[in-house]
Amino acid sequence: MAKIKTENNGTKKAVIVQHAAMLFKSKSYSASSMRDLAERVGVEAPSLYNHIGSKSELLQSICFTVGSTFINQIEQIANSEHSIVYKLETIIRFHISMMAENFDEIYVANHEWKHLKEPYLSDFLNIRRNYEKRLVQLITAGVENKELQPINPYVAVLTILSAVRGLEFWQRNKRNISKQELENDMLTLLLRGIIK
Amino acid sequence: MAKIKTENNGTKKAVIVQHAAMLFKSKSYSASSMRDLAERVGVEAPSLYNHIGSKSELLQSICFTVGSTFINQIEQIANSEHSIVYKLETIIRFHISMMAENFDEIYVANHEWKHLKEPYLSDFLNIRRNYEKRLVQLITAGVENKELQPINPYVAVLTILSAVRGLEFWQRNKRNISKQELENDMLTLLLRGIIK
DNA sequence: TTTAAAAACTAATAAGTGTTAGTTTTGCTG
DNA sequence: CAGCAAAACTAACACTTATTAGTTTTTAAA
Repeated sequence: MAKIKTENNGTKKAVIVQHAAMLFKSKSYSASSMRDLAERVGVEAPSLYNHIGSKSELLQSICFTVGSTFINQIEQIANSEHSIVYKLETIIRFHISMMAENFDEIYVANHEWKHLKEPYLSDFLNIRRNYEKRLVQLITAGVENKELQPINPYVAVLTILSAVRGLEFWQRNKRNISKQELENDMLTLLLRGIIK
Repeated sequence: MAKIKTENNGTKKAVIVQHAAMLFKSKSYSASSMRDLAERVGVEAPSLYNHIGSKSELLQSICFTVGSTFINQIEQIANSEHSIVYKLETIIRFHISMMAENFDEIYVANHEWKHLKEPYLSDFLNIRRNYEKRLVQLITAGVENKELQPINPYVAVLTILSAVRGLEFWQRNKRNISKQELENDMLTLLLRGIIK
C-alpha cells in the first residue's frame, strides 16, 4: 500500500539504512526487529527484502560507511603539510562535526559493531585498529617533535577518541551549549588541560 | 545435576549476577539468552529462577550496584576538605581503579542501561544526572576559584567522564601499559593538556 | 491500453525467547 | 535413616524472531 519515499536523492535501500540507524541507535541492534523497522519505513516487514538482503547487511552498511569516512579523512590530513598540533586539532574538529551531522550512524558504528558477523567483524576491527594506529603515529611524531608533552601516545589516543565519542551525551544538551562553544572548550581541555 | 558454586563468600544469586555481567558485556543484554547464562553458570535455564526473579532483575542489580558505588564515592570526596584539583584527581583515579577491578559490571551499566524497564530506567538516569550535577558543581567552584581554566563546566564533565569511560579499550592493551602509567598519563592529559 | 518489471502484500515456517508447572534429586537436620 | 526444604531437572507455554514463498498491486514504458 504505502510506498517507500525516496527524497529525490538516493535509493530506497538508503532510506531503509537511515531508518535502521535511527532504530538501532534508540533500541540497540538486537532489540530491534525487522517489524519495528518496517513500521518506521511505512511498509510491511517482508517488503523490506525487496531492497535489502538481511538485517545484518544493514548493520554492515552503517558501520563501513562510517569507518571509511574517518579513514579517508585521516589519510588526507596525515599526508598534508601542517604542524602536528594543527593536524590534531583538525581531526578533533572533524569528529565533532561528524558527531553533529551523522549522529545516528556514528552511534551505531560505535556501539553495535559487536553484532557484525564474520568476516565483517574482523574487517571492521581492522579498520578501527588502522585508524588508531595512524593517530598514534601522529602523536608519537609530535612527542619526538617536542610539540606535545612526553606522554604515552596510546593513552593520548585513547583519551582523545573517548572524549570525542562522549559527544553523544551532548546531543541531550544541544540547546544549552552551541557547537562552537563545545568545539572550542573541548579542544582547550584536550590540548591545554583543565588546570590554569 | 551440577550445582551452583558459591565461593565461600556471597549468595548463589551473586554468582549468577556476576556471570550475567560477563555475558551481557560480551554479547549485549538483548542478545544474551537465559540459556546462554545458564550454560555459563553450569545449570539448566529454569534452575536460575530458583535464585532470581527475572532476566531484567539481573540488569537492575548490575546497574544499581555500580551507580551507588560512584554516588557514594563522590559524596564522600565532595564533603571533604581539599583543593578542587585534588578532588578532581581523586575522582578520576577512582574511576580508573573501578574500571580495572569491576570492569564487567561497569561496562554493562554504561552500555546496557537502556534496557532497564520503568521505573528502574528513570531511577538510573536520575542517579547518573545526579552524579554529573555534582561534578559540574565541583568544576564550577574550581573555575570561580581560578584553580581551573574558564571553560564550560558541562563540557569539562562530559570530556572527563567520556575519557575515563574509554578505559574499556585499555583492557585490550593491559599488557602493554601499566595501570600506573595509564593513570598518570591520563591525569596529565586531562589536567594539563597535551600541548607542552 | 497492453505488458512487464518493481515492489507491495498475506501467509507461513522453523528457530529461539523468557518463563511456569510439575517432578525428581540433593543435602542437611533431627 | 527419615523427612524436609532447597535446588536441580524435564516438558511445555505462548510469543517473537528473521526470512521465504507465492500472490497481488503499482508503476512506467510500448
